[in-house]
Amino acid sequence: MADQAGTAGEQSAESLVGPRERYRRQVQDEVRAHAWKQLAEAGAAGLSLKAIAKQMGITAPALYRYFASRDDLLTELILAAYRDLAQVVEVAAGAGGTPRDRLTAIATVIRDWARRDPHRYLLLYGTPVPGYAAPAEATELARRIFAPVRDAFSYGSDDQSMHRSLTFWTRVHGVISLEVAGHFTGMPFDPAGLFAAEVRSTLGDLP
Amino acid sequence: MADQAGTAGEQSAESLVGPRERYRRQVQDEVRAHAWKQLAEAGAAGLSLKAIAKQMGITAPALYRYFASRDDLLTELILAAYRDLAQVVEVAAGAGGTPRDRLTAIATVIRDWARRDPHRYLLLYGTPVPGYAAPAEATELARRIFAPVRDAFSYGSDDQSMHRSLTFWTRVHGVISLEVAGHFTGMPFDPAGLFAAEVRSTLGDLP
DNA sequence: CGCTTCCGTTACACCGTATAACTGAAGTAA
DNA sequence: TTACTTCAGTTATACGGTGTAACGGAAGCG
Repeated sequence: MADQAGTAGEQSAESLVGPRERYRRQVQDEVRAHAWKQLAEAGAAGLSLKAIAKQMGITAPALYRYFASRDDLLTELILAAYRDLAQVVEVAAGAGGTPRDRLTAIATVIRDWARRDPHRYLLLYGTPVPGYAAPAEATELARRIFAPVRDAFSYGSDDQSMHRSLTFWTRVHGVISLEVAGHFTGMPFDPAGLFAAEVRSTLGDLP
Repeated sequence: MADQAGTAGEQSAESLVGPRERYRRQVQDEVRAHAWKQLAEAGAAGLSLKAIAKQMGITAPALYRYFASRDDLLTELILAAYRDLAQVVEVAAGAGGTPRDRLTAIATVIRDWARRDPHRYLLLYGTPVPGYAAPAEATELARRIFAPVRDAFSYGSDDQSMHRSLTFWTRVHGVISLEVAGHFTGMPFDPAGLFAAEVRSTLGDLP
């Protein structure tokens, strides 16, 4: 029993935690690091507990002391990705300026974030994994990422803000997803220019 | 030797082909049918030769008489999907009318095609499969699907036709991909309306 | 110092791709 | 009809993946 935290109530801080729990977190972090590497290189399908174990010099069943299942680990990574993107978007939106400035900043950081690790973006907004069901927290985080966009479009008394926000979102995603999925490779044009033009045209008459 | 076709030169027609080849094609078609079913239900990751063999009442190694590998079968399905979409788009574009009419028709049939079998759409334009490399014919077919869009935008002497075509494409894909990937589920709005509005606004001043 | 916790091991079951070698039935030609 | 050839489908096997069960031992803890 008492799988989580030994004597003290579970503290997120590193202090006040025994050596056992400390070691445990260290191993978990190492697993996550290897997992991200695999994810970046081969996508969600390439995530293999056995391969991670091999890289860590232990056997595969040992990993089940740290993660209930492969799906469990994948869920953690997905949530971490959502949280990271949410933070990035919120920072961009929080920089202030006109709605136009904020939305341009949001679009820019999302594209940069996606290009930095294409598989991570596709993990969130690409083809859903076969039998995987997103936890409630995922949709909540997706909403949180979307919120700054809605806010920026909610200037004045505009009943169209939801519609304009969704349009902004689908257009941004349209360019980014095709770009990171490699569907533009070999075509003689600049995705960055297309993206910038698309953002500009979508913002239109925005102040 | 002479793996393909027995005595006569390989004819695509069913006649003039021996009973062996006839049976062979029949089995291949049955495999493809089961494969499509699996693909529609669980996506590319759910495609299993072993499962198909089981459903057909034979053992898995027997299938290797008909397809060199799982990837080989998957490639066939992808190319078939491209061909099907190309045909659908060409029919829509060939119905004539103004460029506006044609592009509206193209957008509509693509969305319908995607919604009819979401995994098939994502197979072409979603997250690329791990180690899979698209054959040359795939990119050629992708170009063929895109061509009618370019044609419709190439009225008058418009140097922006390529840019407008790409914008059309990314916007159509933006809405469709999020829709078929289920990222709109639970949100209180109508994807069809968003799509129609997006197409309308993208066509803008088109004649 | 002794007890308990828990990490990592091996062994195993199951699913998946893929190859090798064998069997036998069907087609083919003398 | 008979003899030969082709080829579908089988079993056995290797390999990689997830996941469970049972065991050993080292570390933490009172």
